[in-house]
Amino acid sequence: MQVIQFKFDNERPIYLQLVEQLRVAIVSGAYAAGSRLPSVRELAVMAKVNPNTMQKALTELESDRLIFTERTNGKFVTNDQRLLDKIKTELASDLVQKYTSDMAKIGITYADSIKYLKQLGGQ
Amino acid sequence: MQVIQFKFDNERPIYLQLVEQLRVAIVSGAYAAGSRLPSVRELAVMAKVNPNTMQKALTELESDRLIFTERTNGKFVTNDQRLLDKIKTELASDLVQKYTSDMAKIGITYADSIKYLKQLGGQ
Amino acid sequence: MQVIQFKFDNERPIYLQLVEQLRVAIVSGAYAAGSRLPSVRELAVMAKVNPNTMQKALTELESDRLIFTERTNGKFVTNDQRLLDKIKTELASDLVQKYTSDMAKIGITYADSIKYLKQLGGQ
Amino acid sequence: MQVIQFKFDNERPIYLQLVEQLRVAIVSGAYAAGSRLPSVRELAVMAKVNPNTMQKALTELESDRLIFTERTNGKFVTNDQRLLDKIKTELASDLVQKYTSDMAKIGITYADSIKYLKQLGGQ
DNA sequence: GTGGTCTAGACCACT
DNA sequence: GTGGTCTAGACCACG
Repeated sequence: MQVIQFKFDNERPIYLQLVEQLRVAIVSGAYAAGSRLPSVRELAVMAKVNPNTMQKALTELESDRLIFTERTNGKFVTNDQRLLDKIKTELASDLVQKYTSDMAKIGITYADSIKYLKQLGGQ
Repeated sequence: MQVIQFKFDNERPIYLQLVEQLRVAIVSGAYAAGSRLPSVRELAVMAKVNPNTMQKALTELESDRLIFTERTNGKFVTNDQRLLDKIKTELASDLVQKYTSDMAKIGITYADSIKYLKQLGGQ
Repeated sequence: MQVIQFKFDNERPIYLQLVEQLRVAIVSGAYAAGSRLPSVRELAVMAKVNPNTMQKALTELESDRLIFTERTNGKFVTNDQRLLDKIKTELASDLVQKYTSDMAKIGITYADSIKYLKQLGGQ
Repeated sequence: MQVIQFKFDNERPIYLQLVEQLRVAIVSGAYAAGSRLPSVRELAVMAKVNPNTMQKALTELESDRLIFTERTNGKFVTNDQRLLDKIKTELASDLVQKYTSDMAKIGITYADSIKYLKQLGGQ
């Protein structure tokens, strides 16, 4: 069973942070396409949250079709690779936005933010 | 007087978060090189923190030479453009680290993180 | 032997629900006019109810003349086609009432409920 | 405050039945477009369910955009008349399906189900 | 064992 | 007062 380290801040609802972190785990392949997730109760223990809170997060992911449920059997990561790629691109887009936005805040243009990435990232 | 929006989370000491946000304000030019900062009390009001907390943050910035104090006259942003550039580069480096690290978490390589930046940032 | 799927809710007496579902089976021709019904015990097994409960339902149908008993031989569906048609019309009337009533609940007039039936039913 | 009579069976989750009945109330205009709904707590009292259960139902309706929330002010029916019409047509379609399906069960064709509606509905 | 539902009760931020 | 979140604990169906 793939164990994940969950971390939370007190700013936003825990269940939303669970959604985000689970989404990353799925998109990154830590929970592979088609594989069975740990049970709701196990995930709740890992994250040190109430099972209901974890359930709420998983319901969100299911409404996005990222996971699906087999009754009495467990929850599984989708097999829809196109969906996984789509979500991955969305997450990447969010990170790019955050990066360019934060760079802009310290007065670095988009063009320069590319230069910095090429220079500093090579360390 | 240049007004800044301060925001905090409850995870880390407030004064450290003040240091970070003031550093960004200085490096970005919101508080220009050589200009006079608002008074400690004014800054404390802006940030809705105790003046002592703001004082501690400013002391921290002063020990980095980012600001200096003129007795009875106030605190000023450094005129040392090389220092400002150095700090700016450090901050940029942190953001690059964060960006590549987050991209890696969702399974995107350094090389691809450059491609994404070029593609998505151009939107 | 014609097998029927019985389904119950816990709101109303089981025997009444049996009556309804058997009446439908007869009127629809699933149990044809003049044909022999499965034995009470067989019907009870199908419906997963106590034979006494099934017996009570059949007595009800018999008082409506929809079925009749041949001593030692079993129970048979009536041959009275006019009666079958009458019951069928009654059931149809109930369904019409339910349909128009439900449509009214969502704010659709009788006239419009006809239009909807013509439009949507043609799908 | 518009009071609604809620009724439940034990077959399906209460929150889903709440969703259905609230949807009908909205589409029918019992809760008019743009109007404020009773508070979650009031609705919970009306339906004799736990506030959390009502909250869950309302969350479903909100994800369908049928209602929206104004923080600290309450929940409101959407103003999107096109959406309301769309949902209304969906509900009508379901009722048509149910009607024709039930009529078919008692051996009445689609064409005859129209005749019955015209004859019997005129009562 | 699995997921799903429901209740009771608490606490929060916001106005 | 409003909606929203979270926990604890219980019970259910399913296999």
